Amino acid sequence: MKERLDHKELEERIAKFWEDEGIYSFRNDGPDKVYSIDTPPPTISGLIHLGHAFSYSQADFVARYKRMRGYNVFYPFGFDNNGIPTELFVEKTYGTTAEKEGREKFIGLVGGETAKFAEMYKSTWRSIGISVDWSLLYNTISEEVQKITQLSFIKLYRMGREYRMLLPTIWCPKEGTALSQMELKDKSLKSRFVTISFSDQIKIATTRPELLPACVAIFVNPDDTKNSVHVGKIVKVPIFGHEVKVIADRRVDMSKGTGMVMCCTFGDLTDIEWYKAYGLELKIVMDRHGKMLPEYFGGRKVREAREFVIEDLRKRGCIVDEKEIVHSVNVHERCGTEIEFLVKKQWFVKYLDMKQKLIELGRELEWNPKYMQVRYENWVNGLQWDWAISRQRLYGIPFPVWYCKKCDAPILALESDLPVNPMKDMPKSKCENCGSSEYVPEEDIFDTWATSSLTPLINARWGLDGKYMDSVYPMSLRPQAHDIISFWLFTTLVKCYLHTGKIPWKSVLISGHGLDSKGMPMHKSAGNIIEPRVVIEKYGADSLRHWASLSKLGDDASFQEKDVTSGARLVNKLWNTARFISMNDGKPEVKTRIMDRWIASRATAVMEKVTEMMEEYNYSGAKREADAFFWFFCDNYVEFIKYRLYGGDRSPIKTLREVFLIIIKMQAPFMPYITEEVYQELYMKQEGCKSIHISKWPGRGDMLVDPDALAAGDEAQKVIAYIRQWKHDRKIALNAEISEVVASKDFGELEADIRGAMNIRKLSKGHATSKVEGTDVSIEIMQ
RNA sequence: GGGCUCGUAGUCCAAUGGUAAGACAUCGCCUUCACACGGCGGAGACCGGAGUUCGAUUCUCCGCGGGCCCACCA
Repeated sequence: MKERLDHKELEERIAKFWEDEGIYSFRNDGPDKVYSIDTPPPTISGLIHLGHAFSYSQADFVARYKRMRGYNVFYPFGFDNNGIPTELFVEKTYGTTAEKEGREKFIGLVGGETAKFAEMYKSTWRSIGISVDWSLLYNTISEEVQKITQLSFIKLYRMGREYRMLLPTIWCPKEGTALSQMELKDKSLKSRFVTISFSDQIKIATTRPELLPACVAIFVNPDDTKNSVHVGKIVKVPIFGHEVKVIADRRVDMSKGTGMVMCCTFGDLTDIEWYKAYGLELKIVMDRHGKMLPEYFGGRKVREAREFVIEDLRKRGCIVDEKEIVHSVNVHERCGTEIEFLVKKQWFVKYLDMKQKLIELGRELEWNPKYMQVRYENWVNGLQWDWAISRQRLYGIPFPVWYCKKCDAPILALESDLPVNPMKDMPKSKCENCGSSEYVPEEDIFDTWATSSLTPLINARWGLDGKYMDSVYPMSLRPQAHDIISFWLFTTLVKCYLHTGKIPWKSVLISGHGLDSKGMPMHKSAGNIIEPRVVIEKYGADSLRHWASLSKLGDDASFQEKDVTSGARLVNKLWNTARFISMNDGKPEVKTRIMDRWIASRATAVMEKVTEMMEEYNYSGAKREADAFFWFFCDNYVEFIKYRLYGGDRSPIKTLREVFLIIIKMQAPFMPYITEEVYQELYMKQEGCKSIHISKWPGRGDMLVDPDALAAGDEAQKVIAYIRQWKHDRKIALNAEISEVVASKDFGELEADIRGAMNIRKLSKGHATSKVEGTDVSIEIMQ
């Protein structure tokens, strides 16, 4: 074995071996002993950072452990290239927009970009040593996934779980496109705050006087003694003359303006809240490009209409106050345009009536860590609206639906035709409602969560050939981070339950985030991204995984280079121990001594503890135990038996090899490369297994438990530690010879071990006064 | 504002109803034939307050500070 380990060479060679040998291949031969994992598909947005390495490693610890426990592990991988981050990323890369390119062409661009990045992502995940079966790869914009998403829509509709309702959406009037909240930013803008007199007593301050024609109500705070007297009154809107009611609501800030506010459909998000809460009238005054409709202010643009209406109001004597203010408004981050709201019919999944059931389903899941369940329940309890699944965007999966031109009834695509694009394809049937064959296509696309919420079914190939449905669904595990319990976890539970009547997984594993060294999330904009590749090149993948293994499940962890360094040291130590064993190889003798049975018994105890922790998904506890035992083994047992080996006694070899095998098996889920290398060097032939990762996890009965040896060995170890300290206090080299030690007891067989370990010429029983702490033994040392 | 969570040596963190393990850094000793990417040893810590208890770092409450999610921000 080489003196120095070259982790780059090692990782390339071993990763290739795993792939060539299909070590992580899933065998689709029935549900027996299957462990299936609903891997999170990373978003394709051009970024891979240590946060990914952190959470994916944690799921991989579980996958590798289960594989060694004899499970047929179903561990797929997916790419999420269906969402807005991908869209924005591709738009930026090509300097274009989905609007400009059109849906078909843009999906083509995404496809090319995904293929490019998929290779990069794949190579990163491979080098981290994530043991997925790459033949189970999916991506969320693929034809197959489009088909599944559309099928889900059609089935839910037929179940009566979906409906359409008018809802405002955030809109960029400049680009004429719907926006997500992700695309908004705050901007401080100067604005004119004008106070308009509706009547003698009703004065309202607003920055949006042009929305006067869309005014549908006036709000005051019920605690506002001055203004609340007007509650219930009917007021005429200036210029337009329509009548609106004064309503009390706590969302009104009494200190702003006059304490009275007009609600228009729609000027801001509060207007939407009120509109929904009080079932107000809908008055649309603006088109999709931010122009007033022709009947209002002659179809002027918003800003011009504002000037126009202020002038008009002034002439009528309705302006009672006017001042410049600076306030924060939402703008489109790409072009800086102030957003508007556009009202459109949207699709909803109805689930508010299922709250109680959803709580119960959540309780059927095994939550790790347990407290994460509370977050889920709080979310479900706080739900106020059904789930809006349509988005007015171009890029994404289209709805498989057209509408009857005459009666607006939906015309669904045939399941056998999926996936369809209603903008290109034509419906096969006439309107079920009125028999008309004229139709208009749905232009909206699905919200990304409408697709992500199907990953267990996508993995099982539901709606396709369904070939994994029996063997992998419900899945054993959903690993994911805590920030999307309310999105991914919740929506998956909803949809999969509706489709299958079962919860989609047995357990969930909620990980934290890998943060930078200061505890900040890694973001491109923060400039604190560290790529896994960089760390792997410097320290190796095992070392990076070591860092990920140290933090408790669910906890965020800041990236500490020292933890990676200590991982590298551990790898080095494992390698050198293996070298030591290979140097002292040869035919082992069957006979053992107390010291051997001592370390073997200790190893068994540690093994049992580690196994128990792994079963509870407490990988960090398991890793700490395994690490601690390995260092203990090196510093004590290996040091204690050297005198025997050097003296030509081969009796420790058997134990040395057996215990070290346990050690590398406990480390295998965490440090797959070094353990594989050592296994192949030392144990492959003996065990008749080509990879440690499919070898058997040691169990009760494989190893010795000898309580007498355990007690005697512990005592000897403490005596040796005492003598070490004694030598140390006198600044004597640890291997320096001691002429005599007198002890209060006869160590029997262990006498030779103590003498050997500490280089003592004579060890005898006699009167001694220095007590060795933690034992009943007293000793006297004579230099 | 609400929910959850965290707050331990210079730094990062572990466990625990009876004052606390480890890693990095630091200091001292040891160049012993697997490993100086090593060994041995030293110094160094439980956010503040109240309560429960014989006893709290550990349990409860309050406060302060950090994180995540939600709500709010005419």
